[in-house]
Amino acid sequence: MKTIEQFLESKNIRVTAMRLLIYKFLAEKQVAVTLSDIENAFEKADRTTLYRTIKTFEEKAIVHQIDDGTGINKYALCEKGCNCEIETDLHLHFHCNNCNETICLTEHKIPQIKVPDGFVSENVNLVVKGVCDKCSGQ
Amino acid sequence: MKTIEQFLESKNIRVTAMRLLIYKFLAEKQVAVTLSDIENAFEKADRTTLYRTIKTFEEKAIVHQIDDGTGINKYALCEKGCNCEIETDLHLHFHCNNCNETICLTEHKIPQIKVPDGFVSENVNLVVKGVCDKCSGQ
DNA sequence: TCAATAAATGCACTTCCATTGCATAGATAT
DNA sequence: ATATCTATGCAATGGAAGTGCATTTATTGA
Repeated sequence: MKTIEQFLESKNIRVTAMRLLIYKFLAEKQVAVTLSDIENAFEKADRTTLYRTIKTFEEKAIVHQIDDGTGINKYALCEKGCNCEIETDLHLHFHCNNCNETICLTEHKIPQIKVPDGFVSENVNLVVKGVCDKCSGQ
Repeated sequence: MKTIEQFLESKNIRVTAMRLLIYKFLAEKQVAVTLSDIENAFEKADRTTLYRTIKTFEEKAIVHQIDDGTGINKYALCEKGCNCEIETDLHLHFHCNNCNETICLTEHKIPQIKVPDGFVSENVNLVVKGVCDKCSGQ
């Protein structure tokens, strides 16, 4: 069982207080968050720091960016089952039109998509929109 | 064979010179375009007019908006095979990482996506990214 | 035909988010 | 201890979406 510090170091991310806080924040969230969400959670911190921290996490492949069609970038920690570096490992995201939350459905793999001759597929972005379990239960 | 004027009228869109020009511009494009693309094509026209024209076309279901993950909205004319009003008629889009163009693959339908219990799927957005036929041929 | 009405267009803003440059603080290594 | 590199904070920029209002253009009906 690694500590977060050890985990970050193993990914070549230098450990700072801010980065630990942001990591923990992401870890306890069950949904993808926007930069503003993080900003609101850490009002003392500068927006740029948060932005660059997320970008660092993204580069080091411990966070993936999600484009759920709201026009605002969202981010989520990569889980055990999620290997963002590996392009064939693509899961889908669910965006709730009611609560506006976006959830990684890590266990749901994206089916193989055929493209016409001459086209080379490198990446697939799949977002399902609708009503999430929490909202549909109301 | 309808004229464009007749077609627009049949969709309850009032015909204006500007709208005809924008329609023709979209029609001759084989790829999805951004508002800026349209802006550059019609430098004399105001951006707001172009924006609202596109929105009108979208409401009247002769144009569909595409979110290809670049963060910029793109638009394309609905073709014969494309019935955007019908939610089950979802085709996929291909975004070329090389030339940055986005193409509607109208004939490629999106497979049925299963979501977990409690989730209600209303809409699906699928974008495949890679290299398009033109760029891969180089 | 002309006035009254409604829709389309143009201009000026605003807002929101992403991103960058630069100066400073803090950590690392020699 | 100091030189060096990285992280952080502040300020500013830029791009795109969207809105309010005045004006022009088109439509309708008397």
